Amino acid sequence: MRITQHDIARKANVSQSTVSRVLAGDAKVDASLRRRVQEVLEAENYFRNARAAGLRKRSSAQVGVVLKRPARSLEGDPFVSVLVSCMTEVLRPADYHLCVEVASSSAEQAHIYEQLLRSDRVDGVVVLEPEMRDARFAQLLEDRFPFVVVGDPGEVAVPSVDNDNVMAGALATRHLLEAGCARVGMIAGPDEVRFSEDRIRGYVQAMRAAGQPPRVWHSAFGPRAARETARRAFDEDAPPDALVVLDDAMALGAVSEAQRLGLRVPEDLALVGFNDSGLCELVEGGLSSVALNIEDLIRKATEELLEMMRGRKPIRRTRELVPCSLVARRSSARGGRA
Amino acid sequence: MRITQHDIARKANVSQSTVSRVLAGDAKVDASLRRRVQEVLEAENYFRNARAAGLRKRSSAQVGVVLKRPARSLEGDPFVSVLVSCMTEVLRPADYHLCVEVASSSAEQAHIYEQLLRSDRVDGVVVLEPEMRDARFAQLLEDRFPFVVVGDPGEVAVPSVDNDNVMAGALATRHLLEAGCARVGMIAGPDEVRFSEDRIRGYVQAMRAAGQPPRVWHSAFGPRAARETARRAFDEDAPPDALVVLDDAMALGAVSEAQRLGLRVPEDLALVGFNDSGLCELVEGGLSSVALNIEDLIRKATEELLEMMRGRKPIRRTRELVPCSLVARRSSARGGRA
DNA sequence: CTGTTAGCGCCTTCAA
DNA sequence: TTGAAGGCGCTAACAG
Repeated sequence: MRITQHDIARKANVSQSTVSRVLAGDAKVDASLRRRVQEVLEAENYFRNARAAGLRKRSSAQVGVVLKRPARSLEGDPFVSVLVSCMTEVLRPADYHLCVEVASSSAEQAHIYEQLLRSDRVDGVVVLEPEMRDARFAQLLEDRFPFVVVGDPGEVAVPSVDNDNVMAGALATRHLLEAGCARVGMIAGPDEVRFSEDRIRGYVQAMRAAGQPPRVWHSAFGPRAARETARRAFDEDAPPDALVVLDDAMALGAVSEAQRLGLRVPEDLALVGFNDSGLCELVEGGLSSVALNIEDLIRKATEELLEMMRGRKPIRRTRELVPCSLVARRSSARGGRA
Repeated sequence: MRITQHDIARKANVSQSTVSRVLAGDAKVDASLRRRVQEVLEAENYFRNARAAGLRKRSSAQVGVVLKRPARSLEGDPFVSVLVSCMTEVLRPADYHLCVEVASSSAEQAHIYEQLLRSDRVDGVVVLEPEMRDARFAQLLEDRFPFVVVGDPGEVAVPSVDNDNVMAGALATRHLLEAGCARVGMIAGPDEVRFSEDRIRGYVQAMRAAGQPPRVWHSAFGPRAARETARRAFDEDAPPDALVVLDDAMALGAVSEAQRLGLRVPEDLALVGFNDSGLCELVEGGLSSVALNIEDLIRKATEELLEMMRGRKPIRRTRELVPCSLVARRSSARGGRA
């Protein structure tokens, strides 16, 4: 049995409500009483029971986040680590805690959301990987439940924070053009994948602005698929001398294929990836990459959620784009305009 | 304001405790009453308030896990994703939830543990990255708080689940020996790192058993450091024709150095890494790797914790080793005994 | 079998 | 300023 305010009250010879007041920092408690109580609190190493306090205050001091894990692909996703770190980093000073759930299907996801909200286990949620006509939004809005979307929620009027993927695509492309590359191509992801499409838009914009014809190859995710795609690209009549590649892992696939063909990086092929992940180290001299500043994104989203939970901010359409930045390494060091 | 059992009771024209009984599946509720209540529950989409139930039952139906994030190294750690997935996978069917905390220093970590336990926010914890004389154990044991250590807790008598790193080292080594490699070396981690030392022991055992002299190079973590170390190894008089490398990322560093020197993999240099991570795909034909079956490990640990929380198992010394397995790919395909 | 009652530990009026 | 009392929503013992 844990120690309660009642126990403290007895030992300090005051009423339990006085103990509660001292803990709350109530200014109108007599100094001597306060000291007595605080000494006992210290001595007994008292911590307030979170559940009881929450029951009374009608709040859990917890926020939730629901990950989606397609089927059984447990392959360590580095994003989760960043998500958890950044969220707790913001939540902790505000005395909030993080409850993480994992859904393996859409049906389960829906149930988890419902349970999370209606059982009052959390005071707010961060919604990941929004889908086009996302059933979660209606439910959350109807319940007036505080939430923030990370990603692109589409047309619905909800609070969201996102990368600027268009800018990211343009940034990578301009960088290669400025390095003097003559035929900058892009290896993108599968069709209809939102962030891929956005980066393509940025790429195309930048190419058009430079008066160059864009050239995009679609590829499945992963380094292996990207290697195959790169092979197709190098097989063409006028193969690219630079590639913007959808992410770092895929860029490594392209590098590996280039090496197989005896192409030198960056002399024969310059590359820029996305995410600025640890993978960039795997290329000798480093892989240039667009840092999406996911950390900032998560922190922003969490801060906004906090504001909403505190009732200082209404739950309404809001769209913040976190700027990205280019980390130049050897893979794109072609040295000035050709 | 959320809907309560009281509301349900009124609408079904029964007492609130009957509602509670129906929810608890109490067999001795009359069938007609039960149906009436269940209809209302359904209609109102009732979910039990987790806090209130917990307060009464003296349990939170939550377990905690505290990650340690040294300073500001947010670099996405893929382990976190696996940890969270596997824990929730086991917890969910048991109706438990996961509360994740992140500590950036030892002091903060201690405080988080104390708060987590004493504020009764969770019913049990999974303890990661145990240290040699870990202050957490004493505290947890004294409070009779359910916990399981993932990793090697050393001499203290606590429940733990761990990889079999010795076996892992031996497995990798034997595999290379059986492939006909003549001089199998090992690139290990920094001194005194427990799992590295254990894998070295396995390596040495296997080499001795084969009548071969072991040769170990110590290296800092990361592919870059491993590349330097590999260079030193290749510089020796009788360079290794095969390497057991502490992890996949470091193995990639070695591969990259080998390629630079014109060595073919696996003909001139065979390799085996550890973790069977996604990085293995980055080597053409694949990097052979020892799968540590972290998923099993986490699931085992979580299951044991559940048992302890349910009071079906005491909190005492327990040490379970999860077996590992070798995933052979092209990087070690030397084709039978030479 | 069902309803009434008594808390779980805390916060917060309301009187004193 | 302090203490007594009520109630957050729920479970469980006790009557009936």
